[in-house]
Amino acid sequence: MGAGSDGTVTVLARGEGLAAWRQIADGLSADIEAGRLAAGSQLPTEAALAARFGVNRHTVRRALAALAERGLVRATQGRGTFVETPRLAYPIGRRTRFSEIVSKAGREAWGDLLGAAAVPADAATAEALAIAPGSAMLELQTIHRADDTPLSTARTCLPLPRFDGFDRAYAALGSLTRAYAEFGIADYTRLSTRIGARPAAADEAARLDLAPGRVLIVLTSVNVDAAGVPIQATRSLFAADRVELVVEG
Amino acid sequence: MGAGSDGTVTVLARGEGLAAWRQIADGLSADIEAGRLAAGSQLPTEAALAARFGVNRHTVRRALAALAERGLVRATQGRGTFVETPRLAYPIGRRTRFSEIVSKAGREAWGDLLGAAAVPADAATAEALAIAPGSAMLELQTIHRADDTPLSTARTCLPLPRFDGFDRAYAALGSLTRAYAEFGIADYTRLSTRIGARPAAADEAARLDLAPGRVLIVLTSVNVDAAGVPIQATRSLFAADRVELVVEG
DNA sequence: GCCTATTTGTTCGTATGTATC
DNA sequence: CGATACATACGAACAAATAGG
Repeated sequence: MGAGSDGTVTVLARGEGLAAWRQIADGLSADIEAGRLAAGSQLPTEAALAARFGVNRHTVRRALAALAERGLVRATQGRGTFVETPRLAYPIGRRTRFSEIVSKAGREAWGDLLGAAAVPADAATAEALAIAPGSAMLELQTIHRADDTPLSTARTCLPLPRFDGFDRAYAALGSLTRAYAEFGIADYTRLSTRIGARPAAADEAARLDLAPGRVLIVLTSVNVDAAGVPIQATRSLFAADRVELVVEG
Repeated sequence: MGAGSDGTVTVLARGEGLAAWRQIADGLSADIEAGRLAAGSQLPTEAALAARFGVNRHTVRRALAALAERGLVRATQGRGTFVETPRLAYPIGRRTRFSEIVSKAGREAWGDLLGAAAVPADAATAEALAIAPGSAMLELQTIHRADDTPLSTARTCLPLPRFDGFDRAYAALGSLTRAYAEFGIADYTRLSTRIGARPAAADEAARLDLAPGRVLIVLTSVNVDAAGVPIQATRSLFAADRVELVVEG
């Protein structure tokens, strides 16, 4: 659609059943996907875009709203509208390691422990972990970032006599894989995975630095050790704007 | 936890470190999972629950918020709070057949053809199908229901000289598997799968009989025939309120 | 169309117990 | 020990959406 910062007016097809805002959105979206508008860069102001396309600023706003809904751009009052970084491809399968995935994408990974507590197991988690309902388990709240951008937050439950002190190991090492190594578990695999999606609650949005109501991908999974014994039940919440799951064949 | 519509007060354990709202949430959640509160049925009003448990309405609201966050109930202002129907578990893996999945869940499956057209392949789809960009492909718009409730809508692209007339076969048979059989393809497998999520646009919401802005799971996949040749590239949009994807091990 | 009753959603204020510094 | 912060719980009132007449 061209850079068009030289005062030229990009002509739209008017009166042919294609709404102006949709043409503008499609054009900008193509610019983003083709890399003509770089990730992280600032879009021209709404006023500038309105001038370029010869439309009212309201029409530009409608187009930008459509892009924001698709997660392509993010607008901040007083600052401007910026191109979102492309979604990180997050492979899920029998062997998934957050730290490996992110570093392979050339970003730095870190998991922060938000909180940990010993709690009685609810029915669903108890069944997943193959323990008696009500028996003790360790519940961890974590958040996972790539280059300081939060990608996901998770609630992880581990059976308790076995993993007493796991929270301290995790807090120090910042990675499940490394914390498991401290407990003598060199390898573990994913037993089951379920995927859903829903809007973020206010507190979840705050944790992930998202606008409230933005979409979360909910990934519920159970991991087992080499002997097939369940060692963790996790519910991860991914910011759908920043992550795309890839199922390994 | 008992039906308790007879004016009796269900006693909670107070002052023992277990928050009242959590006890209420756990009790209702158990009632739902045990079927004592049927899917689709209306919960007692907040005021009634507050009376039953002998707590303030705020405490009940806190418990209901926890259930809503887990997707167990949905509250609508002015109507009431209702038990959500469980989401259909939709397995994805190398061999996924919509018709088989739904009938196994005891529901009747049907796919309707909304439209079909021969179009030149865009760059992304051409790469997925391993054909030259711009060469002809058949684009199908379909919608998939279980017991008349729309679960997903899909855009499926097939390479064209090979699958000329596929749209008529699909319209008559209502199933990809059966239509492929007409073209001599007895077996096919999934090559790649990517999963994202975003709010539904107005037209997508209308097709799926959803409120606009409700969440969609976007599943992009490529299927290959027994020889490993790509035979279809599909982008499916699932109503996240009605479906949960299950990754097969 | 209007009106009313019902029900959830939101926002004040107040008080109490429980950690933590 | 006090001071502080936080979660929990209660009370009252009003706003907003829905359903039925």
